[in-house]
Order: sequence, then C-alpha cells, then structure tokens
Amino acid sequence: MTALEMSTRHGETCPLDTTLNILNGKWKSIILCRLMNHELRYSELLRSLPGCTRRMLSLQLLQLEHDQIIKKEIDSSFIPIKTSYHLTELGQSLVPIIQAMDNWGANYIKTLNKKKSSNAIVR
Amino acid sequence: MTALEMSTRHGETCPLDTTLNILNGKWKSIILCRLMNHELRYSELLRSLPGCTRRMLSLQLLQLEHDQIIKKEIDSSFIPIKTSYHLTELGQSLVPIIQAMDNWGANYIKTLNKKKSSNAIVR
DNA sequence: CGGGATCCCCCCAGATACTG
DNA sequence: CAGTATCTGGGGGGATCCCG
Repeated sequence: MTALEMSTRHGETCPLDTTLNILNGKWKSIILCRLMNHELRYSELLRSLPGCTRRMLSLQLLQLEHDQIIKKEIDSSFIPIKTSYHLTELGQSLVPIIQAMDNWGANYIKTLNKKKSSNAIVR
Repeated sequence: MTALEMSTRHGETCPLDTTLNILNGKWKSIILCRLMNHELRYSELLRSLPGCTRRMLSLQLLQLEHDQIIKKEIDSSFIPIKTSYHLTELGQSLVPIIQAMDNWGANYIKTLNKKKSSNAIVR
C-alpha cells in the first residue's frame, strides 16, 4: 500500500499525512539522507545502516520506490548483478524539507540541552 | 521515552530522526494542525478527530507534552475540571515545517494524479 | 550479490470498564 | 469532564533459510 493510499482511505485526504506516511518508517529518513548526494548500491546502503537487516532494507526501499521517491537501476550485464538506487525528481523535491527538518531537529536538541544545563545550575 | 532519547540511543544522533520521532504517531500531526491556530480542550480535540479513541488521544498528547511541543493547562477551579492544550514556543517553531510538508504533500498528490491520468490516455 | 518466503515473537492500539 | 487500568489480537519486524 502506497503512502497516498494510506492517507486517502479515511475519506478526507490530509496532504501532511501523505508526506509523513512517505517518510514514516524505521529507516526511510536515513536512507534518503544517504541518497541525497549520490546514488548507492544495495550493499553500500546496508553497510551504511548499522542495525538494519537486509529484509528491512528491502522493504523500506520497496516502499520508497512505490511512492516514486527513489528509483532502482539494475545492471545485469555482469554476474553477480549490480543494483543501485537514486532519488527521483519527486525525491529531489523532498530534499529541502528534509534539510529543514534536520535543521529544526538540531536546534531542538540544542534548546533542550540548554534547558537541561540551566536546570542543573538552579539545582 | 522522549523523541530525543529514541533518536540518541543508537550512538550517533540524527537530528532528522529526532524531528520525525516527534511527528511520528498516528494522530500527532493532525493534533498539531488542530492546535496551530488556537488552543483546544481535550473533548474538543477528541471530537475533531473521528476514529481516535480517548486512550490514543491521551497517549499522543502525553508524548507531545514530554517532547515539549505542547503544554497542558488545567483549570481545577470548577468542577468538572477543564483542561486545554496549546503549542509551546518549540511547537510554534515547528509550524512552518508542518506547512511546508503539507504543501509538498499537496503537490505530490497532484503530480501522481497527473501521471495517472496521462497514463490513462496512453492506454 | 540482491533479494524473497516463512516462521514466530512482541508490542501497539482497540475495546471495555473504572475513577477523581 | 478528563483521563487511567486491564485484557486481547493483529501486525511489524527479527531470525533463518532459500533462490536466480
């Protein structure tokens, strides 16, 4: 089921939910981070995601592909075959949002840490 | 467990993950949408979220509160007591991101629909 | 190398009942 | 009114094996 179908099955479509459904997934956001600058092969992605199983990587990649955020390229002229993944145009258009969320997250973390240390002083 | 703790327990902290952990949750995004413009009471929120159980609403509100995105106000001078929820400053700072994600989602949906109809013509 | 199929466990969330 | 407590099942995800 695509992110779009997920967010439209309840009657009214909430575009925000569609976006979150696309990014929602244990490894999707970090996968997109990895693919932001250059394409990567399956095994390269796997190695760059400590703790991610092959099953999970495949599932997450499949969903991102169904949502047309990434595209798979297969080079079967060699054995063993090589596959690589890269962002589609739609995926590229998501990059600014991802960066904005990353920036916001960094600021959020800083703010919380600041609060914590000032609380420590009060104590 | 807060969104920050969730995203830091694996060693390296990914701010993007922190942000997504905050928004990640079946009802959180739509709750934030409801609270974007004005505070709301618990029962008002519940009524504005068809399909959301009281249990789920309580859990989601609790998490958003722990992440310091929203704040609960209790007026116990009356019986029955009245509680209301509103965005914190941190929560307010998230609004532009939410709107950007909403806009992107709307465009995404349009793009997919356009593709689908052009495919229909080809067929 | 790059997956898919299968089994299985645990946790999330729904239903229901109770409370200050 | 504004929540908690308890029980329960269904699905997400890990482990393992298989395949082109």
